[in-house]
Amino acid sequence: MKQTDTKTLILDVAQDLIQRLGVNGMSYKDISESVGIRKSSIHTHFPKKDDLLAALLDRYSDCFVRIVDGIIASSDAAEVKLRRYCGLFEATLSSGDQDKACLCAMLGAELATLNHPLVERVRSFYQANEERLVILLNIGLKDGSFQFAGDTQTMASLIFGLLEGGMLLARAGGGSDQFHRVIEQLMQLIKS
Amino acid sequence: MKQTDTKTLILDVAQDLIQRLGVNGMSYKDISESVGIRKSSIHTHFPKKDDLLAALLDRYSDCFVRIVDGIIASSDAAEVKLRRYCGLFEATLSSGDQDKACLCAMLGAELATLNHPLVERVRSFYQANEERLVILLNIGLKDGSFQFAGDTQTMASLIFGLLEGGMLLARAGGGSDQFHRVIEQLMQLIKS
DNA sequence: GTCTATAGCGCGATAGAC
DNA sequence: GTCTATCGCGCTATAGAC
Repeated sequence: MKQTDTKTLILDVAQDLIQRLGVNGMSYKDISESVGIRKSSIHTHFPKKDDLLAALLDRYSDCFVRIVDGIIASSDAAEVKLRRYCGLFEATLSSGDQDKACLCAMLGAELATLNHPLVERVRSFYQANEERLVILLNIGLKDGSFQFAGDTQTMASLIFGLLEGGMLLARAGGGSDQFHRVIEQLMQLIKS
Repeated sequence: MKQTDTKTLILDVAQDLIQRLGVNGMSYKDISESVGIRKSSIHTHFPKKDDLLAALLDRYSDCFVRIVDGIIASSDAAEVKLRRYCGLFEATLSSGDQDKACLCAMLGAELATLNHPLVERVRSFYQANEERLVILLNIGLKDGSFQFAGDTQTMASLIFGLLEGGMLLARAGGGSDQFHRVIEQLMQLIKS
């Protein structure tokens, strides 16, 4: 088992910085100071900033989607599955000593400043999440634990939107407590 | 009646830029090119960038809250009032030729890069909106047109979060059509 | 109030020694 | 793979002429 290599360390630090400050609020200088190397050394691992961002998005998306698929495949009840899914966002908000938003919520806000390959990655993260939410909601509808009027796809967009938006608002005001209450409120709205 | 003065023009352009690119993605150069003056001339009206941002936030918040108070004070049914409130966010998204998010959703994402006086202004915009949503929801609960389990304050946070978050997601994917469907879905969830 | 010119800094990126 | 040194650029901000 080898120790954490520099490349991974750079990704870790960059992710933390973007989740707090945004892409355009974070710099190679910030990364280098946290990692403990010179900024020119970052270019050895990621020649351009876009290379770093692309690698970061791929890692984040793959990891997140893998966990979500695990939740869906589990033997938990639909209600527990959805709660665990929302718990991923709560965990992100509360990780570290300062409030972090979802990486793709930050990139979504700054979307118009990103190059096309990166925009596509953000887009597919959103789509992957909404697709999984549709599956998750359908499980609950089928076994009778969920009940709501209207379209399942639209309900998935609503839930994903309030999770991504709720994290941003929680950082400015009510904190993780408010975010947790919002999620519980959501559960009440769709439970049968 | 005097014609639009430069100061107002600068605020208009800056607001549009921030709603598309974020605070850290927008520059004095961008503003000067759109307004048609030199960058240094902007400093005549707003000595520091923070002065510009503070004036922008005050104007945006005052204007928005005044409209919302008008909606609340109107003789419309509670359901219509809420639909009109959500319509303000839809109008923002669809104004201009490119998708714009709420000014305070953009600043909320980049909150950790802002100075304290600006953070406070973003915070009070959120609070003002949630307060108005509480009033609006209580009107509907009282006259029986709304019905939902749980706390009204939490429901207000949920709605505000999905509006702010939904706009960000709409820009990347489903557009204003998806955003509109999400709002209609919300109406169905809380109607009695 | 707008202009030209420029200061001073931080950014991403590159070259070349070790 | 990390370092030092540096380039070229864009940024906010200031000084001073008109």
